[in-house]
Amino acid sequence: MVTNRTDSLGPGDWIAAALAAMADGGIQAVRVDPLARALGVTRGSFYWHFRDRQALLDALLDAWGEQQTEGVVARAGALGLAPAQTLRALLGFCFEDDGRLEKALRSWATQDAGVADAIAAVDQRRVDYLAALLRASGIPGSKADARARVAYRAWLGDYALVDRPQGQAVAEDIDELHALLLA
Amino acid sequence: MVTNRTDSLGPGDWIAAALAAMADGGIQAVRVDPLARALGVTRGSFYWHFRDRQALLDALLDAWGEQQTEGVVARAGALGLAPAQTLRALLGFCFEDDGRLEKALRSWATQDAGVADAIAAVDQRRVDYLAALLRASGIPGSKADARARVAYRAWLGDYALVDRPQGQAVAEDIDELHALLLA
DNA sequence: GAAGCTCCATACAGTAGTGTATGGAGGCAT
DNA sequence: ATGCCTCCATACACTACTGTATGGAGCTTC
Repeated sequence: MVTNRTDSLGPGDWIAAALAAMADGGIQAVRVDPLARALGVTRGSFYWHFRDRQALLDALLDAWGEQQTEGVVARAGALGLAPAQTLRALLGFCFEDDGRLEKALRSWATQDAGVADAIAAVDQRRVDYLAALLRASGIPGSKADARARVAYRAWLGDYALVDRPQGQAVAEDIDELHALLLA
Repeated sequence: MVTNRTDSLGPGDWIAAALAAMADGGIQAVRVDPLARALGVTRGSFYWHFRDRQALLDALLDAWGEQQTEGVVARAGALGLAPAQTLRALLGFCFEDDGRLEKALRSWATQDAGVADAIAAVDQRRVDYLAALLRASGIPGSKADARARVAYRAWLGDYALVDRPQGQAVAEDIDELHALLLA
Protein backbone atom coordinates (compact mmCIF):
# COMPACT_ATOMS: atom_id res chain seq x y z
CA MET A 1 0.00 0.00 0.00
CA VAL A 2 2.58 2.55 1.13
CA THR A 3 5.25 2.77 -1.55
CA ASN A 4 8.24 5.03 -1.57
CA ARG A 5 8.83 7.54 -4.27
CA THR A 6 11.91 5.61 -5.30
CA ASP A 7 12.01 2.06 -6.55
CA SER A 8 13.02 0.83 -3.13
CA LEU A 9 10.62 -1.15 -0.99
CA GLY A 10 8.87 -0.23 2.22
CA PRO A 11 7.06 -2.31 4.82
CA GLY A 12 3.80 -1.77 2.95
CA ASP A 13 5.13 -3.55 -0.10
CA TRP A 14 6.03 -6.57 1.98
CA ILE A 15 2.63 -6.56 3.66
CA ALA A 16 0.84 -6.35 0.34
CA ALA A 17 2.90 -9.22 -1.01
CA ALA A 18 2.23 -11.16 2.17
CA LEU A 19 -1.54 -10.65 1.86
CA ALA A 20 -1.43 -11.86 -1.72
CA ALA A 21 0.60 -14.89 -0.75
CA MET A 22 -1.75 -15.56 2.16
CA ALA A 23 -4.79 -15.48 -0.10
CA ASP A 24 -3.02 -17.81 -2.50
CA GLY A 25 -1.47 -20.37 -0.24
CA GLY A 26 -2.42 -19.60 3.33
CA ILE A 27 -0.18 -18.78 6.22
CA GLN A 28 2.31 -21.41 5.16
CA ALA A 29 2.89 -19.53 1.92
CA VAL A 30 3.84 -16.34 3.75
CA ARG A 31 7.54 -17.10 3.87
CA VAL A 32 10.34 -14.63 3.70
CA ASP A 33 12.36 -16.32 1.00
CA PRO A 34 9.56 -16.78 -1.56
CA LEU A 35 8.24 -13.26 -0.89
CA ALA A 36 11.68 -11.85 -1.52
CA ARG A 37 11.89 -13.72 -4.81
CA ALA A 38 8.41 -12.48 -5.76
CA LEU A 39 9.48 -8.90 -5.02
CA GLY A 40 12.75 -9.28 -6.88
CA VAL A 41 14.97 -8.65 -3.89
CA THR A 42 16.75 -10.76 -1.32
CA ARG A 43 15.93 -11.45 2.28
CA GLY A 44 18.35 -8.73 3.29
CA SER A 45 15.65 -6.23 2.43
CA PHE A 46 13.07 -8.02 4.54
CA TYR A 47 15.16 -8.14 7.66
CA TRP A 48 15.81 -4.44 7.29
CA HIS A 49 12.10 -3.63 7.44
CA PHE A 50 10.96 -6.35 9.83
CA ARG A 51 12.45 -7.84 12.91
CA ASP A 52 11.45 -11.35 11.91
CA ARG A 53 8.73 -13.30 10.11
CA GLN A 54 6.37 -12.97 13.06
CA ALA A 55 6.55 -9.19 12.81
CA LEU A 56 5.34 -9.42 9.23
CA LEU A 57 2.49 -11.69 10.27
CA ASP A 58 1.49 -9.26 13.00
CA ALA A 59 1.53 -6.39 10.54
CA LEU A 60 -0.50 -8.44 8.10
CA LEU A 61 -3.17 -9.12 10.69
CA ASP A 62 -3.30 -5.45 11.64
CA ALA A 63 -3.65 -4.45 8.01
CA TRP A 64 -6.56 -6.84 7.56
CA GLY A 65 -8.21 -5.63 10.74
CA GLU A 66 -8.05 -2.00 9.65
CA GLN A 67 -9.23 -2.92 6.18
CA GLN A 68 -12.24 -4.60 7.79
CA THR A 69 -13.23 -1.73 10.06
CA GLU A 70 -13.60 0.45 7.00
CA GLY A 71 -14.70 -2.46 4.87
CA VAL A 72 -17.74 -4.00 3.31
CA VAL A 73 -20.07 -3.28 6.19
CA ALA A 74 -19.25 0.42 6.08
CA ARG A 75 -19.64 0.53 2.31
CA ALA A 76 -23.06 -1.08 2.54
CA GLY A 77 -24.20 1.50 5.08
CA ALA A 78 -23.01 4.30 2.83
CA LEU A 79 -25.36 3.25 0.04
CA GLY A 80 -28.24 5.12 1.64
CA LEU A 81 -30.76 2.37 0.98
CA ALA A 82 -33.59 1.12 3.14
CA PRO A 83 -32.51 -1.60 5.62
CA ALA A 84 -33.97 -4.46 3.63
CA GLN A 85 -32.27 -3.28 0.44
CA THR A 86 -29.04 -2.62 2.30
CA LEU A 87 -29.14 -6.19 3.54
CA ARG A 88 -29.61 -7.47 0.01
CA ALA A 89 -26.72 -5.36 -1.28
CA LEU A 90 -24.49 -6.43 1.59
CA LEU A 91 -25.12 -10.11 0.90
CA GLY A 92 -24.38 -9.44 -2.75
CA PHE A 93 -21.01 -7.87 -1.90
CA CYS A 94 -20.03 -10.68 0.41
CA PHE A 95 -20.99 -13.58 -1.81
CA GLU A 96 -19.13 -11.85 -4.63
CA ASP A 97 -15.83 -11.84 -2.78
CA ASP A 98 -13.58 -14.76 -3.62
CA GLY A 99 -13.14 -15.36 0.11
CA ARG A 100 -9.63 -16.69 -0.26
CA LEU A 101 -8.08 -14.28 2.21
CA GLU A 102 -10.92 -14.79 4.63
CA LYS A 103 -10.52 -18.57 4.44
CA ALA A 104 -6.77 -18.39 4.88
CA LEU A 105 -7.10 -16.16 7.92
CA ARG A 106 -9.64 -18.46 9.55
CA SER A 107 -7.41 -21.41 8.89
CA TRP A 108 -4.53 -19.52 10.46
CA ALA A 109 -6.73 -18.70 13.45
CA THR A 110 -6.96 -22.36 14.38
CA GLN A 111 -3.24 -22.26 15.16
CA ASP A 112 -2.92 -18.81 16.71
CA ALA A 113 -5.07 -17.42 19.51
CA GLY A 114 -4.23 -13.83 18.63
CA VAL A 115 -5.55 -14.29 15.13
CA ALA A 116 -8.65 -15.97 16.51
CA ASP A 117 -9.30 -12.95 18.72
CA ALA A 118 -8.95 -10.53 15.83
CA ILE A 119 -11.35 -12.54 13.69
CA ALA A 120 -13.81 -12.99 16.53
CA ALA A 121 -14.00 -9.21 16.85
CA VAL A 122 -14.71 -8.87 13.14
CA ASP A 123 -17.34 -11.61 13.37
CA GLN A 124 -19.04 -9.79 16.20
CA ARG A 125 -19.09 -6.54 14.25
CA ARG A 126 -20.60 -8.18 11.20
CA VAL A 127 -23.25 -10.15 13.08
CA ASP A 128 -24.25 -7.08 15.04
CA TYR A 129 -24.65 -5.16 11.82
CA LEU A 130 -26.74 -7.89 10.25
CA ALA A 131 -28.95 -8.02 13.34
CA ALA A 132 -29.38 -4.26 13.27
CA LEU A 133 -30.45 -4.39 9.64
CA LEU A 134 -32.97 -7.11 10.42
CA ARG A 135 -34.41 -5.24 13.38
CA ALA A 136 -34.65 -2.10 11.26
CA SER A 137 -36.55 -4.21 8.73
CA GLY A 138 -39.15 -5.09 11.31
CA ILE A 139 -37.88 -8.41 12.60
CA PRO A 140 -38.33 -8.58 16.39
CA GLY A 141 -35.09 -8.53 18.34
CA SER A 142 -35.12 -12.10 19.54
CA LYS A 143 -35.54 -13.52 16.06
CA ALA A 144 -33.26 -10.92 14.50
CA ASP A 145 -30.22 -12.06 16.45
CA ALA A 146 -30.69 -15.72 15.58
CA ARG A 147 -31.38 -14.90 11.94
CA ALA A 148 -28.31 -12.66 11.80
CA ARG A 149 -26.19 -15.56 12.96
CA VAL A 150 -27.85 -17.84 10.42
CA ALA A 151 -27.20 -15.31 7.67
CA TYR A 152 -23.60 -14.85 8.73
CA ARG A 153 -23.03 -18.59 8.73
CA ALA A 154 -24.44 -18.76 5.21
CA TRP A 155 -22.13 -15.94 4.16
CA LEU A 156 -19.04 -17.67 5.55
CA GLY A 157 -20.29 -21.04 4.38
CA ASP A 158 -20.34 -19.85 0.81
CA TYR A 159 -16.59 -19.35 1.01
CA ALA A 160 -16.22 -22.90 2.29
CA LEU A 161 -17.95 -24.39 -0.75
CA VAL A 162 -15.57 -25.92 -3.24
CA ASP A 163 -17.78 -25.25 -6.26
CA ARG A 164 -19.34 -21.92 -5.43
CA PRO A 165 -22.40 -20.96 -7.45
CA GLN A 166 -21.68 -17.93 -9.61
CA GLY A 167 -23.73 -15.28 -11.36
CA GLN A 168 -27.43 -16.05 -11.67
CA ALA A 169 -27.18 -19.20 -9.58
CA VAL A 170 -25.83 -17.42 -6.52
CA ALA A 171 -28.25 -14.56 -7.05
CA GLU A 172 -31.16 -16.97 -6.72
CA ASP A 173 -29.72 -18.38 -3.52
CA ILE A 174 -29.17 -14.91 -2.09
CA ASP A 175 -32.73 -13.93 -2.98
CA GLU A 176 -34.06 -17.02 -1.23
CA LEU A 177 -31.90 -16.33 1.82
CA HIS A 178 -32.99 -12.69 1.80
CA ALA A 179 -36.63 -13.67 1.63
CA LEU A 180 -36.26 -16.17 4.46
CA LEU A 181 -34.49 -13.68 6.70
CA LEU A 182 -37.24 -11.10 6.26
CA ALA A 183 -40.15 -13.56 6.45
CA MET B 1 -8.58 -48.39 12.12
CA VAL B 2 -6.99 -51.64 10.97
CA THR B 3 -4.58 -52.72 13.68
CA ASN B 4 -2.50 -55.87 13.77
CA ARG B 5 -2.83 -58.42 16.49
CA THR B 6 0.70 -57.57 17.56
CA ASP B 7 1.93 -54.22 18.81
CA SER B 8 3.33 -53.43 15.39
CA LEU B 9 1.75 -50.77 13.24
CA GLY B 10 -0.21 -51.04 10.04
CA PRO B 11 -1.19 -48.47 7.41
CA GLY B 12 -4.44 -47.83 9.30
CA ASP B 13 -2.57 -46.62 12.34
CA TRP B 14 -0.67 -44.10 10.25
CA ILE B 15 -3.87 -42.95 8.56
CA ALA B 16 -5.62 -42.53 11.91
CA ALA B 17 -2.68 -40.54 13.23
CA ALA B 18 -2.64 -38.50 10.05
CA LEU B 19 -6.35 -37.68 10.36
CA ALA B 20 -5.82 -36.57 13.95
CA ALA B 21 -2.84 -34.43 12.95
CA MET B 22 -4.82 -32.98 10.05
CA ALA B 23 -7.70 -32.01 12.32
CA ASP B 24 -5.23 -30.44 14.71
CA GLY B 25 -2.88 -28.56 12.43
CA GLY B 26 -4.06 -28.96 8.88
CA ILE B 27 -2.25 -30.53 5.98
CA GLN B 28 1.00 -28.92 7.02
CA ALA B 29 0.91 -30.88 10.26
CA VAL B 30 0.68 -34.20 8.44
CA ARG B 31 4.42 -34.77 8.29
CA VAL B 32 6.17 -38.08 8.50
CA ASP B 33 8.65 -37.18 11.19
CA PRO B 34 6.18 -35.76 13.75
CA LEU B 35 3.73 -38.59 13.08
CA ALA B 36 6.46 -41.12 13.73
CA ARG B 37 7.30 -39.43 17.01
CA ALA B 38 3.60 -39.38 17.97
CA LEU B 39 3.37 -43.10 17.23
CA GLY B 40 6.56 -43.86 19.10
CA VAL B 41 8.45 -45.23 16.11
CA THR B 42 10.86 -43.89 13.54
CA ARG B 43 10.30 -42.98 9.92
CA GLY B 44 11.62 -46.37 8.95
CA SER B 45 8.22 -47.77 9.79
CA PHE B 46 6.43 -45.21 7.69
CA TYR B 47 8.43 -45.83 4.55
CA TRP B 48 7.76 -49.50 4.95
CA HIS B 49 3.98 -48.99 4.81
CA PHE B 50 3.86 -46.06 2.40
CA ARG B 51 5.78 -45.17 -0.69
CA ASP B 52 6.06 -41.53 0.31
CA ARG B 53 4.18 -38.77 2.10
CA GLN B 54 1.85 -38.26 -0.84
CA ALA B 55 0.70 -41.88 -0.59
CA LEU B 56 -0.35 -41.22 2.99
CA LEU B 57 -2.24 -38.11 1.95
CA ASP B 58 -4.03 -40.05 -0.78
CA ALA B 59 -4.98 -42.76 1.70
CA LEU B 60 -6.16 -40.13 4.14
CA LEU B 61 -8.44 -38.57 1.56
CA ASP B 62 -9.83 -41.97 0.62
CA ALA B 63 -10.50 -42.80 4.26
CA TRP B 64 -12.39 -39.55 4.71
CA GLY B 65 -14.39 -40.11 1.55
CA GLU B 66 -15.48 -43.58 2.64
CA GLN B 67 -16.24 -42.33 6.12
CA GLN B 68 -18.51 -39.73 4.55
CA THR B 69 -20.45 -42.09 2.31
CA GLU B 70 -21.48 -44.04 5.39
CA GLY B 71 -21.48 -40.92 7.50
CA VAL B 72 -23.78 -38.44 9.07
CA VAL B 73 -26.23 -38.34 6.20
CA ALA B 74 -26.73 -42.09 6.33
CA ARG B 75 -27.12 -42.05 10.10
CA ALA B 76 -29.79 -39.38 9.88
CA GLY B 77 -31.75 -41.42 7.37
CA ALA B 78 -31.55 -44.46 9.63
CA LEU B 79 -33.39 -42.68 12.43
CA GLY B 80 -36.73 -43.46 10.86
CA LEU B 81 -38.16 -40.02 11.53
CA ALA B 82 -40.40 -37.88 9.40
CA PRO B 83 -38.51 -35.71 6.88
CA ALA B 84 -38.86 -32.50 8.89
CA GLN B 85 -37.64 -34.18 12.07
CA THR B 86 -34.86 -35.92 10.18
CA LEU B 87 -33.74 -32.52 8.93
CA ARG B 88 -33.71 -31.17 12.46
CA ALA B 89 -31.72 -34.12 13.72
CA LEU B 90 -29.27 -33.87 10.83
CA LEU B 91 -28.62 -30.21 11.52
CA GLY B 92 -28.10 -31.09 15.16
CA PHE B 93 -25.50 -33.70 14.29
CA CYS B 94 -23.63 -31.41 11.97
CA PHE B 95 -23.53 -28.35 14.19
CA GLU B 96 -22.35 -30.61 16.99
CA ASP B 97 -19.25 -31.72 15.11
CA ASP B 98 -16.16 -29.74 15.93
CA GLY B 99 -15.57 -29.28 12.21
CA ARG B 100 -11.81 -29.24 12.53
CA LEU B 101 -11.20 -32.05 10.05
CA GLU B 102 -13.71 -30.58 7.65
CA LYS B 103 -12.04 -27.18 7.81
CA ALA B 104 -8.58 -28.63 7.36
CA LEU B 105 -9.68 -30.62 4.33
CA ARG B 106 -11.28 -27.59 2.71
CA SER B 107 -8.16 -25.57 3.33
CA TRP B 108 -6.11 -28.34 1.75
CA ALA B 109 -8.49 -28.37 -1.21
CA THR B 110 -7.43 -24.86 -2.16
CA GLN B 111 -3.99 -26.22 -2.98
CA ASP B 112 -4.90 -29.57 -4.52
CA ALA B 113 -7.43 -30.15 -7.28
CA GLY B 114 -7.87 -33.81 -6.39
CA VAL B 115 -8.92 -32.92 -2.88
CA ALA B 116 -11.26 -30.29 -4.25
CA ASP B 117 -12.92 -32.89 -6.44
CA ALA B 118 -13.40 -35.28 -3.54
CA ILE B 119 -14.95 -32.58 -1.39
CA ALA B 120 -17.14 -31.32 -4.21
CA ALA B 121 -18.61 -34.80 -4.51
CA VAL B 122 -19.36 -34.88 -0.80
CA ASP B 123 -20.91 -31.42 -1.00
CA GLN B 124 -23.14 -32.54 -3.83
CA ARG B 125 -24.28 -35.59 -1.87
CA ARG B 126 -25.11 -33.55 1.18
CA VAL B 127 -26.94 -30.79 -0.67
CA ASP B 128 -28.95 -33.34 -2.61
CA TYR B 129 -29.97 -35.02 0.61
CA LEU B 130 -30.97 -31.73 2.20
CA ALA B 131 -33.02 -30.84 -0.87
CA ALA B 132 -34.71 -34.24 -0.79
CA LEU B 133 -35.65 -33.75 2.85
CA LEU B 134 -37.08 -30.34 2.09
CA ARG B 135 -39.10 -31.62 -0.85
CA ALA B 136 -40.39 -34.48 1.28
CA SER B 137 -41.42 -31.87 3.81
CA GLY B 138 -43.60 -30.14 1.25
CA ILE B 139 -41.29 -27.45 -0.06
CA PRO B 140 -41.68 -27.13 -3.85
CA GLY B 141 -38.66 -28.28 -5.82
CA SER B 142 -37.48 -24.92 -7.03
CA LYS B 143 -37.37 -23.43 -3.54
CA ALA B 144 -36.13 -26.66 -2.00
CA ASP B 145 -32.89 -26.61 -3.98
CA ALA B 146 -32.07 -23.01 -3.11
CA ARG B 147 -32.95 -23.56 0.54
CA ALA B 148 -30.84 -26.71 0.65
CA ARG B 149 -27.85 -24.70 -0.55
CA VAL B 150 -28.60 -22.00 2.02
CA ALA B 151 -28.84 -24.59 4.77
CA TYR B 152 -25.63 -26.25 3.67
CA ARG B 153 -23.81 -22.91 3.66
CA ALA B 154 -25.06 -22.28 7.19
CA TRP B 155 -23.84 -25.72 8.22
CA LEU B 156 -20.36 -25.14 6.82
CA GLY B 157 -20.37 -21.55 7.98
CA ASP B 158 -20.80 -22.65 11.55
CA TYR B 159 -17.44 -24.41 11.31
CA ALA B 160 -15.89 -21.19 10.03
CA LEU B 161 -16.98 -19.21 13.07
CA VAL B 162 -14.20 -18.58 15.55
CA ASP B 163 -16.48 -18.46 18.58
CA ARG B 164 -19.10 -21.04 17.78
CA PRO B 165 -22.29 -20.93 19.83
CA GLN B 166 -22.62 -24.03 21.99
CA GLY B 167 -25.42 -25.83 23.75
CA GLN B 168 -28.64 -23.86 24.11
CA ALA B 169 -27.36 -20.98 22.00
CA VAL B 170 -26.73 -23.09 18.92
CA ALA B 171 -29.98 -24.98 19.49
CA GLU B 172 -31.88 -21.72 19.18
CA ASP B 173 -30.07 -20.88 15.97
CA ILE B 174 -30.76 -24.32 14.55
CA ASP B 175 -34.43 -24.03 15.48
CA GLU B 176 -34.62 -20.69 13.74
CA LEU B 177 -32.85 -22.06 10.66
CA HIS B 178 -35.13 -25.11 10.70
CA ALA B 179 -38.22 -22.93 10.89
CA LEU B 180 -37.03 -20.72 8.05
CA LEU B 181 -36.24 -23.66 5.81
CA LEU B 182 -39.69 -25.15 6.27
CA ALA B 183 -41.59 -21.86 6.08
C1' DG C 1 16.53 -74.86 13.19
C1' DA C 2 17.13 -72.40 9.10
C1' DA C 3 15.27 -69.49 5.73
C1' DG C 4 12.37 -65.96 4.76
C1' DC C 5 9.36 -62.29 5.73
C1' DT C 6 7.62 -58.33 8.32
C1' DC C 7 8.54 -54.45 10.68
C1' DC C 8 11.47 -50.96 12.33
C1' DA C 9 16.13 -48.38 13.57
C1' DT C 10 19.97 -45.97 11.99
C1' DA C 11 22.69 -43.22 9.15
C1' DC C 12 23.16 -40.45 5.22
C1' DA C 13 22.31 -36.96 1.60
C1' DG C 14 19.48 -33.44 0.05
C1' DT C 15 15.99 -29.45 0.26
C1' DA C 16 13.75 -25.31 1.99
C1' DG C 17 13.39 -22.32 5.02
C1' DT C 18 14.88 -18.78 9.30
C1' DG C 19 17.81 -15.54 11.31
C1' DT C 20 22.43 -13.10 11.69
C1' DA C 21 26.52 -10.67 10.49
C1' DT C 22 28.69 -7.83 7.45
C1' DG C 23 29.68 -5.00 3.82
C1' DG C 24 28.66 -2.09 0.02
C1' DA C 25 26.14 1.07 -3.27
C1' DG C 26 23.75 5.25 -3.70
C1' DG C 27 21.14 9.32 -2.05
C1' DC C 28 21.31 13.39 0.94
C1' DA C 29 22.76 17.11 3.94
C1' DT C 30 26.27 20.02 5.44
C1' DA D 1 33.35 15.94 -1.20
C1' DT D 2 32.80 13.85 2.98
C1' DG D 3 30.23 11.34 5.96
C1' DC D 4 25.92 9.46 7.35
C1' DC D 5 21.89 6.94 6.52
C1' DT D 6 18.84 3.93 3.97
C1' DC D 7 18.34 -0.06 1.58
C1' DC D 8 19.82 -4.36 -0.08
C1' DA D 9 23.29 -8.42 -1.36
C1' DT D 10 26.02 -12.04 0.24
C1' DA D 11 27.60 -15.59 3.06
C1' DC D 12 27.08 -18.37 7.03
C1' DA D 13 25.11 -21.29 10.68
C1' DC D 14 21.10 -23.53 12.05
C1' DT D 15 16.56 -26.16 12.01
C1' DA D 16 13.14 -29.26 10.31
C1' DC D 17 11.83 -31.93 7.30
C1' DT D 18 11.89 -35.77 2.95
C1' DG D 19 13.53 -39.79 0.95
C1' DT D 20 16.97 -43.70 0.52
C1' DA D 21 19.93 -47.42 1.77
C1' DT D 22 20.97 -50.84 4.79
C1' DG D 23 20.94 -53.85 8.47
C1' DG D 24 18.89 -56.22 12.19
C1' DA D 25 15.42 -58.23 15.54
C1' DG D 26 11.71 -61.28 15.89
C1' DC D 27 7.92 -64.16 14.07
C1' DT D 28 6.54 -67.73 10.91
C1' DT D 29 6.73 -71.64 8.16
C1' DC D 30 8.33 -75.70 6.74
